[in-house]
Amino acid sequence: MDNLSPQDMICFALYSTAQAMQHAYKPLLTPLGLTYPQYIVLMSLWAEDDVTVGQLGRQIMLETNTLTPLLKRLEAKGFLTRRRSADDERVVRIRLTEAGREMQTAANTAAQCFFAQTELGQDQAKLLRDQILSLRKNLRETPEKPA
Amino acid sequence: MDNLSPQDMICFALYSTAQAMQHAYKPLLTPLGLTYPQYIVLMSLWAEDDVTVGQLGRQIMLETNTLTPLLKRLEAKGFLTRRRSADDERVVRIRLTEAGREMQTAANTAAQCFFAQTELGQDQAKLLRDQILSLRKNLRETPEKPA
DNA sequence: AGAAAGTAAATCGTGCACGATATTATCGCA
DNA sequence: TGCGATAATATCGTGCACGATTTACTTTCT
Repeated sequence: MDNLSPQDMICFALYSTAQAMQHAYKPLLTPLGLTYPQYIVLMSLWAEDDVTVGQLGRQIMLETNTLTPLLKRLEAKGFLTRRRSADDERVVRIRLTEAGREMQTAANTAAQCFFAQTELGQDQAKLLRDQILSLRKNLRETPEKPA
Repeated sequence: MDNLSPQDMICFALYSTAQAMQHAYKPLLTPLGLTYPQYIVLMSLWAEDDVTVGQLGRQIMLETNTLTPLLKRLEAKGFLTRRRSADDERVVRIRLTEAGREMQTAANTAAQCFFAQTELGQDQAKLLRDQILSLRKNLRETPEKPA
């Protein structure tokens, strides 16, 4: 009776739709020389530049062991700089280069065209986003076990 | 004005929530010796057993180059068998072993406990799932370009 | 029948994602 | 002052995920 297919499960819906989103972005990002996770990192930096690796990781919920190599690749492409802070040699500060800042325009333009293609209206998209974020909040709180 | 943070974007909401779901499942799956993608593959096989690699890939939207090594790992753990079809030597048929079928009970039990912890009601979860699937459908249709 | 086209799966290389551990620097405190 | 604890980042190993290519087999079309 509970012979559910993956299609019935919300976990698979999330998994496959996140994947589909990434596929949808690919033709926009590849010409810009970016991967999807790299684009997300840049989005975060466009909102707040000159942050440490840890701060960035908290923003986009990735560990430093994921970010370090990714940031090195973005540095190699000339989109940002990684420099040890002078007052605390433990932290590495990430700063956008001019090229990194210029990507925002190109990426935003691409993303807007992209969203124009989907049938999701602005309000509807925001509603769905907030429901998804509320699920995320819920998921990140459950790990605590009662005493 | 359009200095959006990742938190404002539906693409990031999906990305981070899918990740959060995977983290939430981890403590349930690790004791069973499964990764999250492996669990999804098994879910698909519990719904329909004895399928080809290609059919499985269509079900869960993964390419054969992702599935082949994953299936080899599941085979090594004794959850399924991979055998070339007799009538068409190109296709490989995937069949659950008894151990693979037995995992369903354990996994379902774990998943039910898990969902009991989230505050999402049955109906609410189905609604959200359908909205996410509708977005996925939308995303997978846009790639076509007009003539 | 036999070559060309097509199909299914596998292989290879790159880039995430993360647990576990290592490295380096700072802080707290006797 | 100097030593243990803490903190920030990096390194390493495993497992996805996929584009591009390869291999093996089947179908199609002369």
